Amino acid sequence: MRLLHRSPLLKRVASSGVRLTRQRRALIEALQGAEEHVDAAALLALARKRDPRIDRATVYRTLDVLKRLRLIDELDLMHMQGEKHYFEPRTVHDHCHLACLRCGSIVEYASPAFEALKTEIATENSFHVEVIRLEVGGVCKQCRKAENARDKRKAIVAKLAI
Amino acid sequence: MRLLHRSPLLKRVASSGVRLTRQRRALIEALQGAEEHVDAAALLALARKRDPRIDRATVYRTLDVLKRLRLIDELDLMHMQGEKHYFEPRTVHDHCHLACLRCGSIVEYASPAFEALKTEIATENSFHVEVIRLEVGGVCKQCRKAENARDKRKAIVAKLAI
DNA sequence: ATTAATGCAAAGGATTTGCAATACC
DNA sequence: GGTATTGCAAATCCTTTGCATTAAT
Repeated sequence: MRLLHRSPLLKRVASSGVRLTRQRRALIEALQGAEEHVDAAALLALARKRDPRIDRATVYRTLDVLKRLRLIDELDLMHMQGEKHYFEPRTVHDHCHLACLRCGSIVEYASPAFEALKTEIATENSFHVEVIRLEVGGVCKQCRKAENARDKRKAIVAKLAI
Repeated sequence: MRLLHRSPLLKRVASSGVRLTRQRRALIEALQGAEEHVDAAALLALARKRDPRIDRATVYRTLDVLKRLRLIDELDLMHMQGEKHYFEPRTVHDHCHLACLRCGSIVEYASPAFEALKTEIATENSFHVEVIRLEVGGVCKQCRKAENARDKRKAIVAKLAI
């Protein structure tokens, strides 16, 4: 996540017309400083480390503002834990999220093919794309390795048991 | 939606090991007969037309079973109305959903490029894809036309006002 | 006959809202 | 100073759960 280019939000919010309040500052900085994708509750906790006087409602309202300004993206990450939504600052290039249904890890993946598909979708359907979200659920490299190893052990045991 | 190939669910459920109850039958038939994407509440309403004695809890439990059997896909449709989830029987080819943020219409779009991207994602990341969801929010053809027409009218009025 | 599946009613979790108080520009 | 924004608390929406009962295989 940290590897993808993300532009600083504060100035863009400031120049957007909405007021840059103490709370919004803390929330935006918390969002940009986050090591992983955060949901509303997690973001609130992070922001409160910077400024304790923030209410839950403000989090949702701020996320809504940022969404409308197209400065953040909203994700579901295949609803791996409950029905939360996750957020991240927008990146220069759209990317997809690979959510491992075994271990819960998230891998971000950007490719020219994705950008090309986006263009194709727009032209083929005369559709003006504002937001695009590609989420994938499956089994990550590490978990596949682990499962393969386990299967192999089982096969050997089975063979010995004959 | 009706144009994409979808396979009949009933037999596949029957042969899966789970019990094919009166309620599940009604829910599955309702889901397959639906003219558009349905959320849990809408599905319940449709199913009750076939058999009134179905409870909300059964809807959620059945959707969960169908999901786990990989017979249906879950969508968010960019959360256009609340936080509902929408469902549809799985199709042979994965497809994306273009949700118009103006009029709420949904267009389904399948393309070889999408299938190719799916393969690329899997190989490039050594990731085993189980579910994939590509959702797009924006402005549909009709709404773009309408907006263009409106803009043009405005431009003419502005010119006259000089 | 077993045991999965259901209905009911209540709980749960995430998000939203009304309104008076506050603080940004 | 005027108005957007906030905190608080209650409400709303969607979904899940415990448990006694029913029905599929």
